[in-house]
Amino acid sequence: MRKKVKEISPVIDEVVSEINQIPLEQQQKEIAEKYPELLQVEEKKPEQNVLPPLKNTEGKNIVTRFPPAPNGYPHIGHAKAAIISEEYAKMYEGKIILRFEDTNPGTERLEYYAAIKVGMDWLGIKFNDEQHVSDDIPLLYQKAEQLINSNDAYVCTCKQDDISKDRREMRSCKCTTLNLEENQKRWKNMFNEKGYKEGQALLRFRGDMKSGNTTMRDPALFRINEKHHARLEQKYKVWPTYDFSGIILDSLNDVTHAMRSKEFELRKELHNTILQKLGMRIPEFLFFGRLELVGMPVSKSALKPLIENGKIPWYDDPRLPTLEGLRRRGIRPEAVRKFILSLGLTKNDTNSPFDALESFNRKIIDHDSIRLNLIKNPKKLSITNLPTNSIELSNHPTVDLGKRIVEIGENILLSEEDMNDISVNDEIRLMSLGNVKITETGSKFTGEYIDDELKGNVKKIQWISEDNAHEIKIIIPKQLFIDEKFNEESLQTLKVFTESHYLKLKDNDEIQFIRFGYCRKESSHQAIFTHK
RNA sequence: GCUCCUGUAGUGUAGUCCGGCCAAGCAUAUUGCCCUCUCAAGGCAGUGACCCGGGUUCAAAUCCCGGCGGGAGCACCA
Repeated sequence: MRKKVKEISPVIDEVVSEINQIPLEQQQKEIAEKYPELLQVEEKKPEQNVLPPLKNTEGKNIVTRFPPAPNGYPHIGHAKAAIISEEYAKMYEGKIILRFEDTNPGTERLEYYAAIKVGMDWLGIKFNDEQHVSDDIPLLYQKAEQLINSNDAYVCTCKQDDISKDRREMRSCKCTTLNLEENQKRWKNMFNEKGYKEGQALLRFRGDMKSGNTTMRDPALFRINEKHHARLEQKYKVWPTYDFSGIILDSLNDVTHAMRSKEFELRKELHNTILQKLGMRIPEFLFFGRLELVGMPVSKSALKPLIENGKIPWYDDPRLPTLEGLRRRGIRPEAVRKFILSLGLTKNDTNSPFDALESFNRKIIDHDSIRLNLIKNPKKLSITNLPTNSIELSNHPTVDLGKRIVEIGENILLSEEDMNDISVNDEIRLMSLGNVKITETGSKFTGEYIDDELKGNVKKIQWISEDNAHEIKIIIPKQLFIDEKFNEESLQTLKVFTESHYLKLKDNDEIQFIRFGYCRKESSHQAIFTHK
């Protein structure tokens, strides 16, 4: 069709001009009679934000899981994995398990287990079960022995560098040729207090050293780690790796659909093979891309140095995409959920600007954020002829959030930026109060009350009575990194005046300072700027 | 280097498996208008995209081949 455009277009022109000669009314009538379906206004497609259906769900009780390693504070990336898993569990009326993957003593801390639970709680995720891999170690030993006995695993005592080199060069080491008895002996020796030390032996899966998939090249299943474990202290010496424990527990706990980020995708083949060798059930795997926010890294390698050299006080800093950071900033968990669902289950790595989250959040907080006036760099204005000394202000323009009464004293405070270009005889509107004609400018302004009539061309500005002013500090988080570089100006503070009504609000309340932006009250003297 | 994944408007995505209803949907950003005693929320409208090159086909965002870009794995981390 497209190739023949040149031939067709004269014909089209002819038909169109023919139709155009028919009066519009008649055209409409004719269409209504002959093709009424054309006049139906197409319904706007609703916003989706629904995850695609899962495969292979027939006749199954769907079980998903969220498997964090308790080795750091939870962030937006954890939220993605957890929320997607929970949404699927809900979609199929199934279950979701929280499983702490704590099999690397020395990296885990009780504090992290707690922080993850607090974060999940904040997100509103309810788990049907909570497990620790560290509670299932004996079971994992059993499975390991099964693999040893079937000659699908062997104990390797090569040096780490040699193993690495062999894997790269697709070469088996001499430990692979050991017989069953020798392997069993070595395995026992891994547990023996006087046996192998850390780094001297590991149980490897017999995969395929020639495989193009590097994870198949005889990966480690168990290694010796004598460090103190956060929960179990010195209870075990031999610990499983993720490649082994994760998949065994998924299978054993009836996980039907296991979701993980894309970096684990190569391991699917390995995990399937291990389960096959053990004759165990294989779950479905789903993979999704990493989630990052522009200029807000989540990796420990990016964050740790900043904390160590004091550029950021702690992981709850409102510039960070940690769950605690987001919470302090005033981001609502519902906004995080909507945001994450809006990203879908793509395998693309997403690097979303904070604006996207912000927009979801604004819609949520707007209707319960009371409006207060805020003044930066105050300028005094005294007004003559004011007809009243107190006024009732509405807490929200469209939602009933109550009203407050404000006393008006001798002086009114106005923001310098609003008064910069004001000269004598100019008229300004003090919002809700009335129109004032300026009679004197300079370091102090004076003015005369005119009337209360709303006039389109008069500048409307917010104000605070000096007697009613309360000074607070606002912390303004900005983008942490700009073009891979730490933004030295990423945290700004502003001393401002707001109404004393601020003191009556609860901590954590969200406020919209008029013509300034949304802030979360942190204390009677400090608020954090959420977003505009 | 090898292997795998991925590439749709400024940004984030839907659609890709099973080619036509996609001259491409939604959100966000942006512009304009309406509403409004906020530069909020809400309503309406506009701008704006299938990485490139071949091929298959009546028909390709969708299938095939080849480039190029981005990410990941090659840990005794998860």
